[in-house]
Amino acid sequence: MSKTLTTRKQDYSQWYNELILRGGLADHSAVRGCMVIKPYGYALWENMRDELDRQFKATGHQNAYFPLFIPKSFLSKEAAHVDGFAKECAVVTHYRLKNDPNGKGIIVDPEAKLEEELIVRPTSETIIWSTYKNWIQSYRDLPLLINQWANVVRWEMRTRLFLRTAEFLWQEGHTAHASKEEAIEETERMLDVYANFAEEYMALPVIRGIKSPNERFAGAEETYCIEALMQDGKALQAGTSHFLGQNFAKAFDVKFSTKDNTEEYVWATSWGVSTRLIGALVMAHSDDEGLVLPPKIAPIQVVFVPIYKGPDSKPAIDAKIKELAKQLQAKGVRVKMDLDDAARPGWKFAEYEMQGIPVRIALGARDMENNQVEVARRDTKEKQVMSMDNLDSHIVDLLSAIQNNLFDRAQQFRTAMTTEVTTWEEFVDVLDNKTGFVSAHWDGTPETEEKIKELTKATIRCIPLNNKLEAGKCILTGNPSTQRVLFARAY
RNA sequence: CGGGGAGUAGCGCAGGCCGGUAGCGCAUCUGGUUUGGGACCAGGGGGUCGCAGGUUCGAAUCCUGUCUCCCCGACCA
Repeated sequence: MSKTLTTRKQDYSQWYNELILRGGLADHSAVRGCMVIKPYGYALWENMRDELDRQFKATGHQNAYFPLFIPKSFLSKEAAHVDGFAKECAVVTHYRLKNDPNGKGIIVDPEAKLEEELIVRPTSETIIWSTYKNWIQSYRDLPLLINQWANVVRWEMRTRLFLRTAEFLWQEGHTAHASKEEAIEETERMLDVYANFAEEYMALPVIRGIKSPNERFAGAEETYCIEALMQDGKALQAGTSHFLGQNFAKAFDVKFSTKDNTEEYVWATSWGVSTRLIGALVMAHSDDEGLVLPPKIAPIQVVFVPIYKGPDSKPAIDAKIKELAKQLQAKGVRVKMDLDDAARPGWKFAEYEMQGIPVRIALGARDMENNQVEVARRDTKEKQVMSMDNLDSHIVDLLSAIQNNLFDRAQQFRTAMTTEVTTWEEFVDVLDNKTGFVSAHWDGTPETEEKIKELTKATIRCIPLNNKLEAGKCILTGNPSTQRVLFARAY
């Protein structure tokens, strides 16, 4: 194996793939399009999951669990929904295997055919709303605020680790409300939770916006999203929150009695983020030496690397490292000590850089004499010598500085990579050469968006929330427009 | 699903056209010397050549099928 990664400049896709594998986040599996999330990658996901879960509960949601399988008939109850997902569903048709009568292993027992085929959930709106029908009778049962952590399956043609896999982990919130206003408020609230999580914990600046009709979730009235920009100038949808109107309530006949005893359909939302966030994280911050993880969600925040000199130096150095590590752990810092004397320091340095551990602390005989350590930060690769006195609080401050720096760096990049254009020539030129977000006027029709996509492969990523209204002419048709929207090529 | 490339030791690859004892580097194991940016010396272990068929006295090599990965398109979070 080569010592270095393919660089971003050489081949961005390959860089990404190598990084996931060599950073120890995931492996390919024996099943096409599916991945094995390795312990280090899963620890990262757990940190993200735990914080999101905390925020969901803080906003009044409860966790529940609904089945993996959905009766085929449920999926077709909402017309737009089935249209959106039909092409990528895994279907269970039988429930038993048997020995091949010809003696060649095992076969599906043709006599064990299901009466009604089951769909492996690509998302759970239908199974959940068929259940909500039984849970909701009165306005007193509302709002109903449920989330589930689950796996889903979408049979994608082309897959990439974390960014698009056939099976992925996610959470899906499904809420029911008495009024349209309340449902929209919920949709926006959860978008805010996502945006704050992305920015504060993942150090990933995001644009909050709404999707154009073309990009809307199948079955939604309105799809809100957070959009992030990757280092190669492509956009990535990092989370979505949908106002579902009364579409699913009508499809599954979920009505409630109001205070004045009238009967009305329930208003719905759904919202989700997935393990795709890990892909976003990797592509937003990492460099040609490996992963760069934001301290707040990094599985390991600080790694100690001893530098032994002579056979007798180990006990004293190890003892000092354990002492310093204990102080850090007391402040809530996640610490690893690599006291293996078989591997050399240089090898460890490179390895922990590959894994994106935010801070590395090296400690050798020289440091012991001077009561100091060498502290290296992953984000800037700067090294500084620090006193062992009060090291814990200095490291806590440093972790916070790294977190902020990652966010600022990503935000500056995004600002620099967001371009306003007025002519079609500029539009195409920016997409081809500069890349990034392109802010341009659009006449608001799905036909124009479709045409632009055909011509340039760029899509409308979103119409930013609180967008400035400004009269202009559509980039393609020249028709009048009231506001700019964000275009980009996207993952 | 279409077009292109690939699958040989844990990893990276050579061999294949022209069938005849399966190789190299890294990693690993043992012993020793080492340790401030991917250590060195010596010795050792590890493979049904992706899988399944076929041709042949004999297949990593030729033929057919199949699975997986990568790149490019169509689809998508």
